[in-house]
Amino acid sequence: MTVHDVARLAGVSTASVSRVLSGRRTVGADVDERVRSAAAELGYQVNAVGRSLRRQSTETVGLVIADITNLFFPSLTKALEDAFAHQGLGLLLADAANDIARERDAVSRLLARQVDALLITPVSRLQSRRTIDEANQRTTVVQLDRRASTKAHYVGMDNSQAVSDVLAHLAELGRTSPVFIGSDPHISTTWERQRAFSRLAPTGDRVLTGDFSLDWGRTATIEALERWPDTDALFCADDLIAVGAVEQLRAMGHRLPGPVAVVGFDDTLLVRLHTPPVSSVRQPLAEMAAAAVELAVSTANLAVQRRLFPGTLQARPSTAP
Amino acid sequence: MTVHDVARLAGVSTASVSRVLSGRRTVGADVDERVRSAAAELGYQVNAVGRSLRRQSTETVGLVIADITNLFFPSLTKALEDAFAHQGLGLLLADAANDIARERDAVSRLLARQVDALLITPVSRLQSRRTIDEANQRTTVVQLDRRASTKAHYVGMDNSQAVSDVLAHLAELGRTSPVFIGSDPHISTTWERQRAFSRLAPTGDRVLTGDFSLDWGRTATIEALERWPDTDALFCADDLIAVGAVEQLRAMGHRLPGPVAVVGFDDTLLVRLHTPPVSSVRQPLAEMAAAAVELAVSTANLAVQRRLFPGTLQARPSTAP
DNA sequence: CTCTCCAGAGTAATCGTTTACCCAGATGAA
DNA sequence: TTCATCTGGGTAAACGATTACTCTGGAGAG
Repeated sequence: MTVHDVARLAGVSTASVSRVLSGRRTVGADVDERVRSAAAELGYQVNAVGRSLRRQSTETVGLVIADITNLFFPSLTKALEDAFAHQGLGLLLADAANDIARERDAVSRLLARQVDALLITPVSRLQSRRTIDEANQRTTVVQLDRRASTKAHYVGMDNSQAVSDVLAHLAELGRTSPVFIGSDPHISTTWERQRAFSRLAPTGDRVLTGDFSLDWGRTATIEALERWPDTDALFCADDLIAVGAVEQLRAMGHRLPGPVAVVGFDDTLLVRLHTPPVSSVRQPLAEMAAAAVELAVSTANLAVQRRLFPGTLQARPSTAP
Repeated sequence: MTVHDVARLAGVSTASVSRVLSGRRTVGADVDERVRSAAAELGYQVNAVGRSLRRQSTETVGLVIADITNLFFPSLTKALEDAFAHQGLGLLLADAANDIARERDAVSRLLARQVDALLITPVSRLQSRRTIDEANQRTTVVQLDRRASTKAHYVGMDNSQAVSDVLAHLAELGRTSPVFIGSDPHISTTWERQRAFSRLAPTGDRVLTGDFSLDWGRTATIEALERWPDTDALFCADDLIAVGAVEQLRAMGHRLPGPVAVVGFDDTLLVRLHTPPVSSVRQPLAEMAAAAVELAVSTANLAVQRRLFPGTLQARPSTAP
């Protein structure tokens, strides 16, 4: 079932069929009608592979997710899928499983498929740079949420502002001795939040870093309270750690809301459904996805863009007075 | 950068280049070497679009997820991505957002892209059938987790066995008056679980159905305890409802573990991290993904397969004595 | 009335790869 | 020696759609 079949049935040339069906040039009303009804009769649907080859564009973007089991990324993926599908663009998904080598591999496979743009949440702030820069010479690359290269576009949250907002919120509640519990500092977001914390918090040197796990949230909580007994807030780099912190506090007999507040990042289902609900900074995913679309479809010779969106703290009982 | 460039540099024909690089026919050691080094020198990578057109195969499968915000599906997606990437197959993702029309649309877009197979978790047990049957005439379709058509392959969990196991577990603990809290009965899994419950449970007629939400879990819990005061277990069709039920029980002053047990399905992060942790039936995702791969790459003239895998109850405090 | 311009339509080249087909030379059997 | 067979390699035709280029006839300008 090809343009030739439609052309034959409609009694016109394949050129006319293509013109009608892609709407890229006007044709006479008569031909238009004949082609449309022939196509409908045959149930013809354009073959995207043939079109891609000729047009040199696949209308598909690649998405390399650092770790799809991290609850935040499915939300991001959904926002992206929404936004891109809206533009008729398909999303080719790959998971890097937190591994530099797999990330490199995924990027290479997606490039071979001639994706029109590549979206990526880099696994490592430092080690992903090379992969990204190389890909960026072949197509438009947009870094999302996390960043590793200054040579490719970036769309993310203004972590500095978000950290500042959270600290202000804590201060309003009289909490002025927070401890930062980071996860893996190779992750650019964690790193940025930590740097902002160090710069802006009254207790900027109280920083612990570990990994992305509930257990680390627990361990770090114990350590924080031991080392700094006057701690009145645990400022966590992400929700999983925040939940671990809350659990640990409760295990240690603390009440929530109570003397020690807890706040996380990403506003995943985890903290919203937790008992007690945990405060968290929400990223404006829909706006970020829209920006990603815009950059992805932009022509290659656009100057490197850095689009930062404000995060909003969702205050919940875990930080209540 | 095409086969022609490589051919020119290596001083051979494009046919030889193709043969060396795709390894589909043996060539002389001399030509092999020359082609490989030319390709390496130019950093040549095969163009998958050209290859797909000629080979009439994209090495890509489409995945239509009913609702990507449902926490279970990212886990499933990850398992699939893993399994397919392992075979060199790409995953083109689409979200139906619980909407029949969007599902139909997504399927059609994926077919236009000539995916080699289509994986789908049907939105509705009844209304998705047509979409699936139509797609099934154009390519291999594999229904995953949920099912809507008997004419296409299906890979999922044996809900009947799982329900039976859970009831046995409850009975061992002396709980013989469970109530089933279902979500939307248009979802095939919910429906199957409910039917199995009705058939197997001593209180098989105690069934409530609502929708996929935390609030429904809460409301249903209230209703269940009012209508059947001797209820000693809430058998929930999925984790979100189970968490809602637990929350409601606690709000009503029940302890957990305590007189009323709660169990869910899918073993998502939600129940594992909940306080108290909630029992849930785990689906063997990796095995299911492997089966999906097998069916997806199978030739079209294979008889319709129905592969059921056993679920395993992860017993946690919510069902403890 | 002639010339220019334009719209509408068709022909055929093109995108990059694979592979059917062909040819030359070598090998082995009879 | 002769003939079938096999191996290694090239030429060119696909795959399906788009589009540069060409052609024709008619409208409008001078």
